[in-house]
Amino acid sequence: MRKSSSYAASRIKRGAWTPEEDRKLLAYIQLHGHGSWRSLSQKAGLKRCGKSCRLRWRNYLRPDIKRGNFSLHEDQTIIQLHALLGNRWSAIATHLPKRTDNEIKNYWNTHLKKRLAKIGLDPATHKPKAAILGSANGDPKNLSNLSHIAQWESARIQAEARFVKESKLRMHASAPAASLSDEHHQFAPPLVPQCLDILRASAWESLISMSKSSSRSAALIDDTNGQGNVSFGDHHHVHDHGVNMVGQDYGPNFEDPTSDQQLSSLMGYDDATPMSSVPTESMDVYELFGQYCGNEWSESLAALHHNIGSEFEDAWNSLEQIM
DNA sequence: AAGTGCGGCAACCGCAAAAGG
DNA sequence: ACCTTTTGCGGTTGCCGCACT
Repeated sequence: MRKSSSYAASRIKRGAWTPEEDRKLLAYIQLHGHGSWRSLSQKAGLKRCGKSCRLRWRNYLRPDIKRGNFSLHEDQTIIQLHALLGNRWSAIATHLPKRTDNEIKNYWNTHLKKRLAKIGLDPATHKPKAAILGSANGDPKNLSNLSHIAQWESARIQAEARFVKESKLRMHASAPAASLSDEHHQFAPPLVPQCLDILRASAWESLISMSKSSSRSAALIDDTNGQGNVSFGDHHHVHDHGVNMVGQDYGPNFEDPTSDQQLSSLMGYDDATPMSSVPTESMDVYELFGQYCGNEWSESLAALHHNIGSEFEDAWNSLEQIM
């Protein structure tokens, strides 16, 4: 933010940092550490408030910051963690080494949010927009959606509580106390989000109950595109505007030579694994789900599978057996 | 070339929690 | 136990630069 003009008369400088200020701050911290940010400002010969110095250091000057393009894997991580944690940017940042919460927040707001919207997912809930909008009226299918959203939310809250508890325990267990290391703390090796287990388990419960209730009304669900054969390998092609799962827009009638690989990566398969080697069981589940519940649900299933990853194969297989 | 609109992002604001006295 | 100061966090602002007309 560049508000310096309105604070020109003030003793405290605001607005964009100059290279000279950066150099002073960096030199001081390298020599003395930051200590109290308020006193640092004066000692370093800066006319900035301590808060501004801290922010500058934290978001820009630290040596262990990676800037620039986010990788596909980072995209995936942010999307998954945002589905789990919401706008808890600092928590999300602990899983992305060398990325700041501010950068992740900006990246989400300017890129990822739009990508999700583009492929028809509500960025706030990570669910198909149709399902969210549908909950406004009272038909049974939409009430069912609402129920599943509530289950998701409940699972999310439980997972979050467990996540926070576990993180605190880990912090406590490993705990160096130097002041400078506090800033580095969030760049420790990423914690495995074990709370995903809870979320996954709950998600599968939801899926199973959803599949049971939806199959009864399968005959009523029309097949609007007349195809009905949504499969694992091409479900990302159902979007009209050539947007793949990571939101890259290839324009109308696109042919994206890498999207299968990107998709498999996002779905949790190894990058080197070609789509042809994706287990046929997965295709069967999508196909069956599409057949029983309609393509809309099949797409939801694909999105859900995308969100929770593919490691939970046992549940995946049991879902197939149920169907 | 000049004007306009818009997206990206650095930096600020305000609040809450934690730490210190 | 209470008050003050410091730190952390998420939301928001507004300048810069680019694309478009």
